[in-house]
Amino acid sequence: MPDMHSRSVQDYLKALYKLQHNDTPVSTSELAARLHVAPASATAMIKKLADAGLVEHVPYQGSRLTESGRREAVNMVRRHRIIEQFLQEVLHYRWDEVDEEAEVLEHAVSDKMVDRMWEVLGRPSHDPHGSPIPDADGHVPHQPGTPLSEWPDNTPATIVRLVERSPEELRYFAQQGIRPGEAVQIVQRAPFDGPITIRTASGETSLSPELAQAIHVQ
Amino acid sequence: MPDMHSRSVQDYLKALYKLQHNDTPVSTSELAARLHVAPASATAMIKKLADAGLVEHVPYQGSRLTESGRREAVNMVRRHRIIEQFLQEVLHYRWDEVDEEAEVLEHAVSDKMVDRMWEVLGRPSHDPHGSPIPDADGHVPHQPGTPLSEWPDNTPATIVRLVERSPEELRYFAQQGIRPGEAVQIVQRAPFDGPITIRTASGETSLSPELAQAIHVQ
DNA sequence: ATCATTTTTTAGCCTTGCCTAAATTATAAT
DNA sequence: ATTATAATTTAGGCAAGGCTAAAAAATGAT
Ligand SMILES: [Mn+2]
Ligand SMILES: [Mn+2]
Ligand SMILES: [Mn+2]
Ligand SMILES: [Mn+2]
Repeated sequence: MPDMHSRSVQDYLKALYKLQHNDTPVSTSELAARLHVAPASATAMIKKLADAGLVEHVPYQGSRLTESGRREAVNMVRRHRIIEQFLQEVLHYRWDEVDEEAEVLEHAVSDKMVDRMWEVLGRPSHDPHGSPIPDADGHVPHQPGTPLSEWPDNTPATIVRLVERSPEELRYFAQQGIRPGEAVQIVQRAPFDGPITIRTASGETSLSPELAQAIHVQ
Repeated sequence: MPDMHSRSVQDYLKALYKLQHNDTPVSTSELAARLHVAPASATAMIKKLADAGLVEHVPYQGSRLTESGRREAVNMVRRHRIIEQFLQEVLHYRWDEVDEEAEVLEHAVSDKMVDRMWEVLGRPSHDPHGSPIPDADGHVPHQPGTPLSEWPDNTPATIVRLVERSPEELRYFAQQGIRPGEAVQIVQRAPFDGPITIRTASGETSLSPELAQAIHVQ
């Protein structure tokens, strides 16, 4: 299984994997938006991925990863998270800085180097954002936790994970004292899917439900 | 100083820097050979580098780096050597394994990451092959040492550096017990630039003068 | 059922960096 | 001083991975 796919191919596979939460196919425009690419560019790439047997594509309907595509996507997620953990633990990066660097390095480091990092770290099971590190054989550990947007009001909770999104959002979380391990509580919830106000150790903040979805608690 | 040059550009600059030992311009074919590309490809790239003000090129004569080109080349050498040292010290690579990984990573890691690696290593001055690590401001420390090919016969010496070449050659050196810090001595020298026989702690070997030039002693 | 809007695909173009084959220039040998 | 050889450049192509503009299909609203 020669994983010698290009950086672009690897990023497309990872994006498809993350967008395919339910099991409905991923739309071309979602994918394009995620990767900051024109829809036409995504269409062209999807065709190549389909030819390579990495996705199944029904024109005008959407795309889903094949088993082989999923395997490579999960492997990229594994690499990404191990690198993030390494950057934090060994090179003293902050958890809101690791993603940017890992986004590049995940395509550059060898399998050997990923293994060494994992060993040096003591075989970690989670990355700095609380996301689980998949096994080398493609198994993704189940992650307990509920999106904060679905948590009952005025009920104490602990942040277990911040689902990866943009670096800006992560920096905003960091700034607001929102980080894995921290205690939170929903103080107020505006009607009609309005902003959710939460209290953490460092004060109160209002978040859009969209954003509150990225905070997983328990 | 936006160093956002492509991987290819960076590798061409580094190659030019290493080939330009004396001060005669570097020939296009030398450069092409070093980078395993066709001469025509090197010509095309040289033209782009010249347009970007990184080299001066006289058609049919050769190329030499401008000051700005030299600066970027030296910076790439710095990155390469810091990464090599990091791979050896932190990830337990052997010194004959580090080059291959560093050749890729040097283009992928951020300046921040290079700085962190250098700090975590305790600001090292040399890489695993005994080559000096240039300063961040482009100054290259002078390296004492003489090519073994020019060392007097039957005179004990210590290896201070193995000048970087192919991974295969480095692995051969490792296998023959030739490594920085080791004692060597020329036992015999065949006439007409013939093979040089040397003795190390682990036995005797014959090397071409070409290869013996890569071993710097003192 | 028809029309308007949105989504997706197609068509055509661009840049980077490589290639081979053919010209051109420099160098070496008569 | 030619002439042969070697080095270098030019010409013409190719694959990846982007882009915009135009066509086509799906979706939603009268
Ligand atoms: Mn990436
Ligand atoms: Mn993460
Ligand atoms: Mn390189
Ligand atoms: Mn080295």
